[in-house]
Amino acid sequence: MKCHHYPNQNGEYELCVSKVPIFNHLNQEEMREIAFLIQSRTFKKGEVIFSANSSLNELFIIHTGRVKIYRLSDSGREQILRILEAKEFMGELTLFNESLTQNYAEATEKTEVCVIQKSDLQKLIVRKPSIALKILEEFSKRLTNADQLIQQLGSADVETRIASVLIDLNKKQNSNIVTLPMSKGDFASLIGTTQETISRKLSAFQERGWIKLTGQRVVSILNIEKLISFTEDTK
Amino acid sequence: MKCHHYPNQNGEYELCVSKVPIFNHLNQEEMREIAFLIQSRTFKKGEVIFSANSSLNELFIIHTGRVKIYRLSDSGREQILRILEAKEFMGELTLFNESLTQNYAEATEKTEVCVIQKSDLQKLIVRKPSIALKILEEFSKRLTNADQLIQQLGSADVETRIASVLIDLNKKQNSNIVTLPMSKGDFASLIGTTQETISRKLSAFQERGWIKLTGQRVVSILNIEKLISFTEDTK
DNA sequence: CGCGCTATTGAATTGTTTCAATTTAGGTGG
DNA sequence: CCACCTAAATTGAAACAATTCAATAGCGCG
Repeated sequence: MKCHHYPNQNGEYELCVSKVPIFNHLNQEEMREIAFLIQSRTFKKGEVIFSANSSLNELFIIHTGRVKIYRLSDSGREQILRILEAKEFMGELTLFNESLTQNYAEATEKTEVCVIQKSDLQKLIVRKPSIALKILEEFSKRLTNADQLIQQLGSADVETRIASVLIDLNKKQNSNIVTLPMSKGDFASLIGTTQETISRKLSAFQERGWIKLTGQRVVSILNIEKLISFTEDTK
Repeated sequence: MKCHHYPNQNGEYELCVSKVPIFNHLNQEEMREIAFLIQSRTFKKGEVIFSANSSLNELFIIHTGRVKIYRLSDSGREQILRILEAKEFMGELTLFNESLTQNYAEATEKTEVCVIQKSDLQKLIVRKPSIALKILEEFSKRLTNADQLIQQLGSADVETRIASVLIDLNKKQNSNIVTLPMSKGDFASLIGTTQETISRKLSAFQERGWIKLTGQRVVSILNIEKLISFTEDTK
């Protein structure tokens, strides 16, 4: 893990602050001030950023890269809760909840994060309540996503869950050639199934001519309508 | 649905405001002011408070009773996301998210709610940012609960999920005689299984001597340690 | 006290997992 | 830039957990 303080010599210090939604609505002066409270850290693919049972004293904001947030069950099974990308933050739950986190965070690719101390952020929020509103917005979005995942895990079969993810990615990436933001193994962990089942179901979609698999993470969507109507079928 | 405005003749108007976490930290004067913005409504068991695809213009705070928040899949299957009880609120997601809600809310018993207009609440938050912090706390708790449910649904078998709920209730109600806060059917919908399976698994626990079923919603926990170690088993 | 909703139980069926054996992809280093 | 090597993905077959549908039993509300 590399680590350095903002600001650095070439004025890069505003990178995080000026780009992330929770701060970028502030004025120049305010952002400059926050930049001094921020540290930068870099994690390699596979490095753990924080673990369960730790009391986090900092909020991490992703600058570049990707992080998976997951839990481990007693049996050792990993359940991914969400994948975070640039501009999103993590470590927030212990900000408003005293307790220890139960989550793990691991970089799934080279990832640069900006770190701000919990105590510094708390002081900032008091002075600039608009920051709290931005966090509320993000929480709101996450809760909606979590609710959707709960619905999928609780009441859709694996094939439907996979189709739903493809449809979401198709919409989000606005392209028929979709790149999975994670390995198939992580994909499996996210939707509560196994790598093997994912493989089988994707092959089945391919055989039906709805998709075409290219490489490990690329899926060409040939017939989005079929995929959609599949998720809507009463089964 | 009954409906009346606060304040009523016998000074009951502060009931909701003075008790719920999002307002009760304010001073008397402020609470009195808020009380004038609040309406009371009563729902019978089974009544729908709001439905998917509606743009909610209000926040509902539960005064008495219980509400299930759920989604319906295209196939008509109901997935409960959470059960709300006194002092909790609902309709919050459209406060910070423009879009339509995808959730349903239904009273599972006679329920009294306090209603505040979204626009009124937004004005209040600007004047009293501490309200936003209370909402953040609640969101944080909900996100943690949602994460836990995701983990359970995604990586634990049904028996383990049921045992976990019993353990949680035992802790929350602080008694070995636990009352389910919902019907077994709703219990099934919450943990993503069927009534029949719940029945079978509870019977199995009873046969092993870990619990004793009394009536429809009462479970005596005879051996909490066995239940706990069961959830921790590598299976 | 009776009716209706809620829960139970049985048996067949299905979807998914598991474990093991291969195959493939794609990053790394020469 | 190619060959290699490892991590990732695929495929098969057996085993299993949970669902479904249907029929019965029982609680508890009015």
